[in-house]
Amino acid sequence: MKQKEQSSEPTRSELEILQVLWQHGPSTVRFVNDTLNEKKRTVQYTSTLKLMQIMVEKKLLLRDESSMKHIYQAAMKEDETKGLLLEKFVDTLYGGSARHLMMQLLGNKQTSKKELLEIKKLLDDLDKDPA
Amino acid sequence: MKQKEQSSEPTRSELEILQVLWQHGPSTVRFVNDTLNEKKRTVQYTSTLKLMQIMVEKKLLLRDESSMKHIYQAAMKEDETKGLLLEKFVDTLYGGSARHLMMQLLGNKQTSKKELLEIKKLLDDLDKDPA
DNA sequence: ATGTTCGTACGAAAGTTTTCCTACCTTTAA
DNA sequence: TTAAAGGTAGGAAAACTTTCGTACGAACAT
Repeated sequence: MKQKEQSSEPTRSELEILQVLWQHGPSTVRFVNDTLNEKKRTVQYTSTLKLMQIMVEKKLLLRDESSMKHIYQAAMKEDETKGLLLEKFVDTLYGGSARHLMMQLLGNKQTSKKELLEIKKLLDDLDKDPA
Repeated sequence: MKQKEQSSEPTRSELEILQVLWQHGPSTVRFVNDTLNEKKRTVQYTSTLKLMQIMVEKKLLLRDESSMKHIYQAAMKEDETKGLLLEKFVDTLYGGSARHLMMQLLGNKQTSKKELLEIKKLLDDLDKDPA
């Protein structure tokens, strides 16, 4: 069954494109494709084009067709999208518990002690200023 | 191009199976399938079987074939696998910064204040006891 | 002993995601 | 004015994931 009219979750490749657009703002396919080839992996121009066209259909991107070179931009804000993805991630892997995710992070060698201290400071600040 | 001989990342469905095995220990296909149908969604027995067979090929599961009813278990520990997935997630979405992920969590309405306090406590404990 | 139940193996199909080929149009430089 | 460069559109194929039908053997109850 096909999904319709819904702004669904971006796939892995779609996320790569979104990251470029979030970082650089509204861009042409050419620019996005060049950036991907620089920073990520080789991919044909028409592949990126096709994907971005699909993303417009999915309402993940907005397209300005007023000039010949169409200008694309992300339909949702970066934080909004990432927040949704994070929420789903926490639900799937940690039963929705941010604390459990945190504990995993603590046990992760990749998470430096310095970073953990910064996080703690962040939480302290939050305490003083109950938003 | 096919991947070979690598213990690759579990897919979404594979992860569901892993969760059952982590939670209940070594199990038969029948048990895993029943559990999925109870807790998740309807799926045919042979679908689960096929998936678990594939997971053995991918080295995601170990299989004891000594009895007629094969017994399957996760090849990697829960924390290990989830840690890898989390690391990749942080890399992909937050440029590898756990702090950025944390900030996202703070802005997330779904993360309760109570839970944030627990996290803070966790970090305090870590401070006192530098592992 | 025999039919029913329960197990594995395997191929194929369906769904999704990703890639790229081809066609064709517009702009630009010679 | 024509060839080259660069753009869009769209179909098809490839890769990956998921689902299930069919075949067939073993265990079990009658």
